[in-house]
Amino acid sequence: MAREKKIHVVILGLLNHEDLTGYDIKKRIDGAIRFFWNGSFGNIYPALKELEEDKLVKSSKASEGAREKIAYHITARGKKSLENWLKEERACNELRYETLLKLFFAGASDRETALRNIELFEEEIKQDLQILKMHCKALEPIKEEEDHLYYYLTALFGAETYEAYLKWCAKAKKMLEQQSTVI
Amino acid sequence: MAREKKIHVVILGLLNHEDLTGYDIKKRIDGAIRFFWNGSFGNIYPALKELEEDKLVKSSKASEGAREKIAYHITARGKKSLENWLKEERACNELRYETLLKLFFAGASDRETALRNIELFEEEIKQDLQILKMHCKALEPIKEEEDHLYYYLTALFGAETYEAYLKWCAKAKKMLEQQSTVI
DNA sequence: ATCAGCATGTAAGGCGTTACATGATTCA
DNA sequence: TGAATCATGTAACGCCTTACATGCTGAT
Repeated sequence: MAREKKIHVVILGLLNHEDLTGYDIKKRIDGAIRFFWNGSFGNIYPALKELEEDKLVKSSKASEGAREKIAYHITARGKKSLENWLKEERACNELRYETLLKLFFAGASDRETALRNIELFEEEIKQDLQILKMHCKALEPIKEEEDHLYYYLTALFGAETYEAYLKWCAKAKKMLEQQSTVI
Repeated sequence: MAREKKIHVVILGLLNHEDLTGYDIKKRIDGAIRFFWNGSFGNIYPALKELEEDKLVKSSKASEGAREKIAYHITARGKKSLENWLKEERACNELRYETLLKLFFAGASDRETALRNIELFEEEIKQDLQILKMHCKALEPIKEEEDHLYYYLTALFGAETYEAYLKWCAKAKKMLEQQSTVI
């Protein structure tokens, strides 16, 4: 496990379920995973090469006609590496919300600006919450497939925290509006 | 506004309130701000130099005896730059939770591992929640100072979302335990 | 025909972290 | 006197994003 880029485990996790091309991997990440992890072509393709060098995945030409297409398959070594990561008892959980930074320093401008920034945040969250709720609904019949439960729980995490965000937005707006009429 | 490192606005925001040394800035960030933004000496000190080159801050030797100490003061240009950033109608809000990644791919290992990872997350959140609640309490009398309200709202954001996390943890653990006895 | 989407990749740069290097001061 | 904390900084590296470069395919 010389290399420990986080994108490596994302790829291994996806390949553990099914064979995929780099392009497919990007699409999967842009689907449900994007709410808690990102990936770009610029790091997926190099990562796939590194994983193959380390024999954690194996490529096979799956070209259709003249269009080149490379599907990747996880190896036994790759599965072991994935499991080792899962069993590591530490996780790096990071949140970087520029909106909160702007709120923290809002004293450098006026109340309207602070309010506006909260409203912008609220709109974004509302939209994403709809998507997350759809994910939840789609995954709710969880009895059949093992993995479904896990997918459902991550979507539920998103939906519930986003709902908490919205409640906070309402409260924050109220407080800012009250204060601005009082002063 | 040629350079747009995010640490720049953090520094400007802090200096807008009071003059500080690089070391002080680090301490401030490690206090309340760390819940939504990070900073390290390795990027604070170079950033201060860049900000001074751009005339957004001004340094002054504030050494006590032989110990060197450089305090920074925000300039009018710096204040304007900070305000421009606050008024920009876009914000980059990013969440990267390795715990969720592990849960999403938990199918590659066993239920106990999935449960364990949730428990570890829960413990961490519980500890931080206590700190956030203390911040909230300390900031609650918000009438006097303008900035207090903003500090309070960011702490409240943290406290409320962390409480939502804990509720989700309880629910997720229950579901995982139920399923493992059924199967 | 042309445009969106499929498909793979490279190059440059941004932004950050960690570890290292140095030395003063304060307190037990 | 030794450890913790104050205080500033550099170097190396990690990891990711953005932009670029290329070409095929399917639908309108």
